[in-house]
Amino acid sequence: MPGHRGASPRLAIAARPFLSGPATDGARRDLLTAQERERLAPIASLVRIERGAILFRQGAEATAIYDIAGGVLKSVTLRPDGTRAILGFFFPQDIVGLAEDGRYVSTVQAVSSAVLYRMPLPALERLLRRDSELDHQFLMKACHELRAAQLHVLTLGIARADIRLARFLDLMRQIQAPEGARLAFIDLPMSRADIGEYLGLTPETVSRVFARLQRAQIIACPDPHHVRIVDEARFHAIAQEEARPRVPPSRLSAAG
Amino acid sequence: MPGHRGASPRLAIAARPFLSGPATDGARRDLLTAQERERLAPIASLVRIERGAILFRQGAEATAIYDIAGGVLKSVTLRPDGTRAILGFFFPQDIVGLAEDGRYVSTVQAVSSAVLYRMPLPALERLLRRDSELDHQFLMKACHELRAAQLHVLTLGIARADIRLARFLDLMRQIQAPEGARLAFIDLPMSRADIGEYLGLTPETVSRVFARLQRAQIIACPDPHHVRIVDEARFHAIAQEEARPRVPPSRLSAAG
DNA sequence: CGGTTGGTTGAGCTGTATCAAAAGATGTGG
DNA sequence: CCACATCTTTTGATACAGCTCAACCAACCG
Repeated sequence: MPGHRGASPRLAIAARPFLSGPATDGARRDLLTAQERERLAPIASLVRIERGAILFRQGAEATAIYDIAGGVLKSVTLRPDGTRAILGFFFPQDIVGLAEDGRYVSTVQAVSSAVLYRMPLPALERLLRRDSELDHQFLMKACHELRAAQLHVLTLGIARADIRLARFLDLMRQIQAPEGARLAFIDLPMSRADIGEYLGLTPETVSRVFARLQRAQIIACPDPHHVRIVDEARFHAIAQEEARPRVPPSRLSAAG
Repeated sequence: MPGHRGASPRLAIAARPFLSGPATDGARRDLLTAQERERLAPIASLVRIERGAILFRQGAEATAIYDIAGGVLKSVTLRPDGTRAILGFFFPQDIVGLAEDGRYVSTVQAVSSAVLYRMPLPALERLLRRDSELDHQFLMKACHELRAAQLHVLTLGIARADIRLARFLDLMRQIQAPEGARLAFIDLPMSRADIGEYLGLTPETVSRVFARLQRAQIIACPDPHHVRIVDEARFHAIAQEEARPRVPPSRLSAAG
């Protein structure tokens, strides 16, 4: 998912948690270096949107791409039946505005009030045509989202709610941690309903799992938007679920 | 994912997915034209693998990309807990071998015996450097997979097994249909277990849902690998779940 | 302040996983 | 071509996890 920054030498789109600010650490992990941002500055204008506001809608003509300066956004898509699913969350230094056939592929909405740099498409295209390095960075972004969506699939493929939630928390932690550090504190700017829509669970279940993990002394939640990992070992065990033996190991053989 | 290293397919160097998405319309999948295949022919060699054989493993150094001439393959990935998930199925004219940091991102295994064109990476890269049109096609492939993964997420975000399965069948149908045509017959070369691993269900549940849909006269399964859509309207209603009409587990009276 | 939104908690229901086993396919060597 | 061994699919019984419906609480806001 877009927010995920597992850190990659070449790909890593945005390694900027909303905690610290410097763009210097792990320069190669950033989608855009400070220098690259400078090159974009001339065509960018600052926009601010309020919590809950929609930046653009799925299917609308793509007119601009946005670089998040501050705040958190979410990518929402409507299912045929009208229910919604959240495809991912975006944090500062992420770029949103993925389009296909000139139309945005999903709706992007502000989870918290946010500030973004707006880069109109025509100008951006002109710029990228002359700056292949920048161009390459934007391509990397798309590839990163592919990988993120695949990881999302892996999480949703597991039925158990506690595993899904633990993985989600782990993901949020990685996004917020600079350089793969293991922070114990996690910010959750989004609502329980948002988490549920991301994980394919109801808000009630999300809430219950939070309560369960808290009772088990695995995490602590001073308030709904802050989590502390208390028992790292057990937390990790759930997220990775080494638990019960399911599939007999040797199965990846066969002819050939 | 922990320790996940993002990266980039070294192919596709020149395009800008953010700006001009795939020029594909509607259901058209990104394929190579006959002409493009001709240009690839000089560096391609034919390979055949047996059912169940592994083409390459996740994490292994990427040495080639494959264009499927015949047969069906699946993309499998291991979860931290050892269980497997299927990310997708590949059919003739699909291209497999997506790499990241020079390593394959998932294991690809033959669902049925298959024949492929093997294109060694070094040669392919040389070729793409000179042929920007081909290069573009390969980029489209990556974008296509991103979109497919997002659709997969949408399906997995719904709990109900019958909806998941109906959507899967619909997907298979679209893949097998030449031009967005609505075929009533669907081939399912993969096993119930494969379907389950793709949908996040157990094989038993997959089987039960097949049985249920069959009893309800919505589909017909002459054998486990062939499905016919009998009641298109109700089938579609389930796949899109416009309403809440669930198919009762058993006892379906009223034919039609 | 009451109204609203988001979060938590409870009771009951339903559907899926699980365990178990039989029936059907598939492939092999005799 | 058959018989056997293996794998796949199906079916059954049961337990349990998550959904639904609903009430309640806390924080926020006009």
